Amino acid sequence: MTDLREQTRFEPAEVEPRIIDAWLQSGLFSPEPEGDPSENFSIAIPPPNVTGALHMGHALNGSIQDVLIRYHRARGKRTKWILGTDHAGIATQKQVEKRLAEEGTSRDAIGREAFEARVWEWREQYGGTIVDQFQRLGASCDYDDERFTLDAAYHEAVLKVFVDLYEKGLIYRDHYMVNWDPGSGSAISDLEVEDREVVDTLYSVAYPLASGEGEIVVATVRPETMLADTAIAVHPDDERYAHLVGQTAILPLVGRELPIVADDYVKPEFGTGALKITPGHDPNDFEIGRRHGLPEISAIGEDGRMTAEAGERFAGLTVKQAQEAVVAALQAEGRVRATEDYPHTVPFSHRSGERIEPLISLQWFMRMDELAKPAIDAVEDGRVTIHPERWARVYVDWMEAIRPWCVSRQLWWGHRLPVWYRDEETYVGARAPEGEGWTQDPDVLDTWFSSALWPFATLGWPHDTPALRAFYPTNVLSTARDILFLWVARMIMMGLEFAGDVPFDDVYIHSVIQAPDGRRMSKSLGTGIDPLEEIEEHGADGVRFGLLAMSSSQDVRYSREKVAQGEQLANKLWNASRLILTRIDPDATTRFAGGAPAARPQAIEDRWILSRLAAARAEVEQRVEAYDFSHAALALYDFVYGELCDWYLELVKPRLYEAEGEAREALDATLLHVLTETLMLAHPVIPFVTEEIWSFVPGAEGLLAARQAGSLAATGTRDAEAERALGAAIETVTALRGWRDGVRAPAGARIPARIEAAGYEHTAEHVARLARFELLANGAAAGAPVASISIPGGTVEIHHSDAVDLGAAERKLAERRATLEAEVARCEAKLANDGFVAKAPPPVVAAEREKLAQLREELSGL
RNA sequence: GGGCGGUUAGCUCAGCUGGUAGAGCGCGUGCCUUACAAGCACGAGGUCGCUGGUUCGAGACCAGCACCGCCCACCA
Repeated sequence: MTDLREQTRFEPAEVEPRIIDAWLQSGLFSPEPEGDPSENFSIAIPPPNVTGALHMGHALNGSIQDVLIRYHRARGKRTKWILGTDHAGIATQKQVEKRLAEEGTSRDAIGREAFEARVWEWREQYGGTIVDQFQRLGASCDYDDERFTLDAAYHEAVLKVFVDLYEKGLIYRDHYMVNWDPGSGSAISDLEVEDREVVDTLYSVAYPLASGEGEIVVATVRPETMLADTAIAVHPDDERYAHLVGQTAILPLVGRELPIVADDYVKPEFGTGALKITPGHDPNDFEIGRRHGLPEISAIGEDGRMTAEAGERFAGLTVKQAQEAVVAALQAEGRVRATEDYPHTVPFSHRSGERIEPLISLQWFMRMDELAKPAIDAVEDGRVTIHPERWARVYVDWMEAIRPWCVSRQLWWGHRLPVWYRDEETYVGARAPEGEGWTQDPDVLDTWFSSALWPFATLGWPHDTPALRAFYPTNVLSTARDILFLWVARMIMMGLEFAGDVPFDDVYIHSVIQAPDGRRMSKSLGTGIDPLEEIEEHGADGVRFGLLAMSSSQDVRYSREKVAQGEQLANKLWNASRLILTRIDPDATTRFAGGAPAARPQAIEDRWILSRLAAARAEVEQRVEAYDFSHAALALYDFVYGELCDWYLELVKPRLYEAEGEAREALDATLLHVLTETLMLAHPVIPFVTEEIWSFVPGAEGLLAARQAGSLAATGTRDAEAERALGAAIETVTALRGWRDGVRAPAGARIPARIEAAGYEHTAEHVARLARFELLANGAAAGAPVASISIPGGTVEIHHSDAVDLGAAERKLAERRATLEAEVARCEAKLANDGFVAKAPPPVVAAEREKLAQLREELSGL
């Protein structure tokens, strides 16, 4: 106990590592795969990139998921928080390539096999970083059963899905327009492209007509792509060009004849109303080209250089060089009619940050429409519930317009396509085909392809494992909205298609935490705040509480104040516990086996705190279940600060210091009961300080994290009478303190007073002590009171004392009178309004009348 | 171009189905009261973005406007 007496401040840095060890060694986080989802509770963590380090988003999401896990664990569920990391194709490959570059070599130089070995090596060395960081947060993941999206078993699942989808005809290979990312040297999906504003030059270029009579002027920001033009398009209703449709123009520099076609896509009002068509390098032109059966020419290669098709003059040049050369050549021929700065948005790679080069490439695609249908139904019929609800609409809208997904990536790190070629043959299967001469497709799958299987591939699918039976479907998927399409939607589609059920019942979309100045938190902007540094400074409990308290249904700015608030809460609870634990009778404590004796309320305040505890518990439970973590955390704070510490502990202090015998035992039992229940209530949010306090609770056995909460009924129900009596006492104390302060009474002075009100039988002594008044005995005459203070149920009469500055008291009285008169006037005006009396609901009118009566009574009392 | 959020105290945010506003931090004043001075008590501080409308009554409902942010989208 000496520790407790001296440790006036909770020390997270000293406590947290010990607690983490105790939790990990308990095996509490690693449930046996038993039972079924109805009796279990599971969450699959959004697998962080192996290359990752804990950022604020992880910290928030980790806190949220851990609250859910600990909450349900305490309610008797077998809980599993499925942990693992994502192999993150591009990100990881880049990390290792960077290292190779530092060593003066490259992946091409060492070859594919050696490169893959290097990545695995890298992963061995650094891949555990983020997992360790989740432990620092206190996240109760199943660390003994960690997954990696490239594990052999996981790979099996990926191959099976690919092959099945191929056999169902949903996966196919095609020459199609893709987003080529020159930065990673790979195609990427539509979802990995982001639009950015740039200022390009818009060139107006004149193409002569083949007839030799006149020309047609087109506008373009990418003159170099003209080398691959195969047509010119105008709007069918555009009278200026109607006579030209069907004719041909001559492509400058190249000499190719371009048919002039009519297509609705063309906006007559834009530029000249004539559009050059480059099916090989523009997604729109590609569509138009296919509509009109135009040839597709690739003038830009996957290496970012002009191909032979661009013509001898330009082949081999980079795109930028080619643009300059083409413009120069056009100018030399006098073809450029105009140039202007043209701001517009163009696609960039989300991964590499480089400008996307749209080009036609031979890739593997996945048709999504068939899979989307049941996934839309699942959300619309409520098998999957998205919170907040508005995201369901966003999800459905996107799913209804879903397009094929380019799943092949020209990388080395990832799940290599289970596809083999021999001459004109293609073989798709989990194992290499029999026979000689087959070569495997060098591409790997989009990382999100494997992530889409996460909730069931981690549990052993495609095998029928106990883990799968116990924990699938998972209960909740918590994530930020940025991967709603990229990941969440695809998990629902894959889960329904392959695991036979939705992957989770609820999706919770949490806030994005912005920098305190409202900008995005990002490393490159220097706006990031490192959660680990915050944990070091404020403790994991403080950070968890702060993140939960600041979270919301919308984006929020990072609030250091909320973290500080959490830190204070942990400290407050620590000190309140010290008060209790150092004051209870040490001899009696041996009787508290199990650490949570039933409450034995004796005084009204005992009944009150039990009632308030029940209320707080109901509030927190309801908030957690509604994914309203902010209000859950703040309700907890309000209970601990505003009720337990500010009032209850102050109210019991006299007994705490003095009670003996039977009264002592009853009080100690009640205190330990309240403390234990409070620790249980707070534990999901601030697990470290509560676990640490628990270790000092006499009779406490095992870990708090392993303890199950009693039912609400057993914990107690509301006690209306106690709440009324104490509520009135609290109001009275507050009113009296305010009055004292107003008359500048010295803090230590005890002022004589008499309570002239009903309902204070059990609280009068408390009121007097907490407000520092001396209660006059009934009938003891003390002359006329110097002041009268309105309290619930009556008044308090203040009698003369040297401590009271009568002048100040008089001013205070005048102020109060003025306030009352104003309020009476307001009330009277309202009640004089016929409309109000006639149309407002009767209870509202009655309440107003009651209020007026009270105000008048108080006023007359003054 | 379409859609979704937001605009409330100096700062960051709460305010459910409409009955004249709350928290934390900050600020002011007073207290070393035997759990906590990184504490306690008390207090000051908002015409709830603007304009209309509905209503007896609007921060809350409706319409329009103005900013700020995000998502989706094929205008060269």
